[in-house]
Amino acid sequence: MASSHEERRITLEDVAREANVSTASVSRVVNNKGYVSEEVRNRVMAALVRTGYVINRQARGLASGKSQVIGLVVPELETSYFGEIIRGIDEELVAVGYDLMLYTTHHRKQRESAHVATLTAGLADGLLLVLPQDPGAYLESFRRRRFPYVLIDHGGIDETGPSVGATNLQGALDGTDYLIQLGHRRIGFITGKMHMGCAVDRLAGYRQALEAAGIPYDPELVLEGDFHQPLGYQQACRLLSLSHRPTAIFASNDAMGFGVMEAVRDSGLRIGHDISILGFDNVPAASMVHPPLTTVRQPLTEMGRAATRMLLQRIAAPDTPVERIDLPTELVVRESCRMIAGP
Amino acid sequence: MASSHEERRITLEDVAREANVSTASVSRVVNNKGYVSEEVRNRVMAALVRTGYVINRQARGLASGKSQVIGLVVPELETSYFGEIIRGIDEELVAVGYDLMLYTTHHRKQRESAHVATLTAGLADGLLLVLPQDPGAYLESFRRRRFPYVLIDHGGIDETGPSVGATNLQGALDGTDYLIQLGHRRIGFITGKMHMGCAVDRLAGYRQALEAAGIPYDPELVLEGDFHQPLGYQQACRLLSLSHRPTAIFASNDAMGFGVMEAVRDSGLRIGHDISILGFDNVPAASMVHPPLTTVRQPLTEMGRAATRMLLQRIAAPDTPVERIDLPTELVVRESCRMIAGP
DNA sequence: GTTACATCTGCAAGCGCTTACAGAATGGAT
DNA sequence: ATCCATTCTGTAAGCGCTTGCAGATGTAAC
Repeated sequence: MASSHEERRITLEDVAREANVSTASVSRVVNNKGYVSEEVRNRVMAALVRTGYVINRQARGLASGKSQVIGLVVPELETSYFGEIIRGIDEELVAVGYDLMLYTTHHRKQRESAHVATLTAGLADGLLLVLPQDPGAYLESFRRRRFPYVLIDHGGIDETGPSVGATNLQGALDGTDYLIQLGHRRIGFITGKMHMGCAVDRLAGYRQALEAAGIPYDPELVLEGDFHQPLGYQQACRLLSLSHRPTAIFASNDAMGFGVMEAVRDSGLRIGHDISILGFDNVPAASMVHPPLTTVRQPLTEMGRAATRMLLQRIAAPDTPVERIDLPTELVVRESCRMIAGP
Repeated sequence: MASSHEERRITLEDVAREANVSTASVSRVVNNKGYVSEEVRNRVMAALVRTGYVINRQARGLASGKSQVIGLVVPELETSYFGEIIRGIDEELVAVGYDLMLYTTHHRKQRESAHVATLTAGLADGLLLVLPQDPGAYLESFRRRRFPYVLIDHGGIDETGPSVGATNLQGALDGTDYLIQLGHRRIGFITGKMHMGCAVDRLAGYRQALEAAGIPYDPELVLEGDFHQPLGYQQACRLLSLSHRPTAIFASNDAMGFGVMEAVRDSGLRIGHDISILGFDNVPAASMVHPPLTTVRQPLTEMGRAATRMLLQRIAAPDTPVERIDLPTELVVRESCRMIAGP
């Protein structure tokens, strides 16, 4: 037995009737656009309050062609990496009254494309793509339809679209350089997933720093990782078992850095004293582990903010010239790296 | 100069024309409901593919009164706590083709209410509220309008609505009991924000365990925290400086537990050996710190999943009897707690 | 008193879809 | 041959909003 008081939705028409004006006028008041006399405005305002009207965004979206929603496509949410980016996005969006539609692809390309399709078909006014996996599939279509989008941490995948990233190469260069300053000459390096631009850039930074310091590149010291802790642990074990083992290990992200710490500890060596460890990202946990992990900070929240501002700008004016921003990384010195012990 | 090839959206009508049928038939094929002959179905399918039609969700939502969107309101995204819950939600939602609208309140009640208002006015078919701050403001209205919702980690705030939580009391009881088994009698306790139900429950669990073991409750050992690391650190310092200091400290969540670890280390004591430390939540970082933190796991992903299933059920049948589920917590023994050292 | 212009208001036509409803066609059962 | 049930298809009326347009009014300039 349904309750007798099934409340009907309050529509613009109800408000119009209540205020004794047309729906057009109510709409003008609600959106604060177009000519409305002081008198009518007051009557409508009162009616709005009295009826408790709440706009139906779907209807407005359909009628106006603008949804005030932006879509966000991320590969996952497990790491705080994404949480921090989203925080930046959210901060900007709230300020302008946009809403956020969240899609997680779990690294499956097909889902990425499917999500992108519905989103761009009227659901969202613009798209933010974090770490896109398969952008080729739709970027061309965006451009053709002039659909606003911005890539975050694109990693050089799309060379022509608007994007926000970090100075991964410079960050890795700075980090490696720091280790060199501390006297290290044999520096192990664990890469990220090499199909991702940021992983490639970080490796490049490492190599450039070595080269600049005149240290020969030793392929034995560079192992491929996947940005996850377990593989960081394994690869660190391999590095530690080298006959001429490294005195420092640079992990391409913090998660793998934690794996390295574990491996070093398991092998009976002291972190910092015997082996220096450097991470990348500066996730919150980096300051919680012991010893606190020295790392290269990536300004994730700022990246989210910058990308959102860029997107909003492009929604307002789709012909804004394409911008590509790389925000600066920053070395965060903690306690996992030390001057190399005497020879 | 706008490009000359501004592509127009493909609508149902375009497909209908292409397939030489009415829009009604196309709609029936697209939604796979109602009678359609094999022949028409094939023609439409072909036209669908040929035109590259993508449905406009706004229009469908407006026409059908169902948006296939569920709204998620969370206080923040900084901690992985929320990421894990969202993961569970996402898993369930993908399976049924629903989309997720994400709202972050940043702990501001007013924003919570505002978001809730738009969401329930046609934008979403149902709402998931995580750690709601001010549910009184709208729960009554939901019930009146029979709008589907489910609370996650409600903490006893809404005693009558559908909800999913964890056995916080039992978890804290188990944790405390474990410490008692290890021989600890003076157990410090740092609470969460006491206006939150889960914080209250955890404290209650602590007290019950003491009582059951016949250990008198010492208010000196119980300090109020806020679920964040810095205050965890401070309160731990206070506990450590007590004339008769505790041999174990139970922090109401892992973040504060990390603060406690820091404080213990700073005071020159050894974690585990001199002071046992117990956390709550089992966030990923708990296994990364050193020594790995013993903690009470909260099944966050499962909670997200359970809540979503419950919500979908209520959307399908709003009169489903109200369910209230508390998923079991589980003690995760690592290395931060040890048998008490000899007297 | 015209004219020109800005201000105001309502009418009504959509936006792209769903879904009664009605009518047509088909196939038994009688 | 008649009837009914079932399957199929199209017509058209919305869903709740925005917005172009036209008409009405007010005001300043001539």
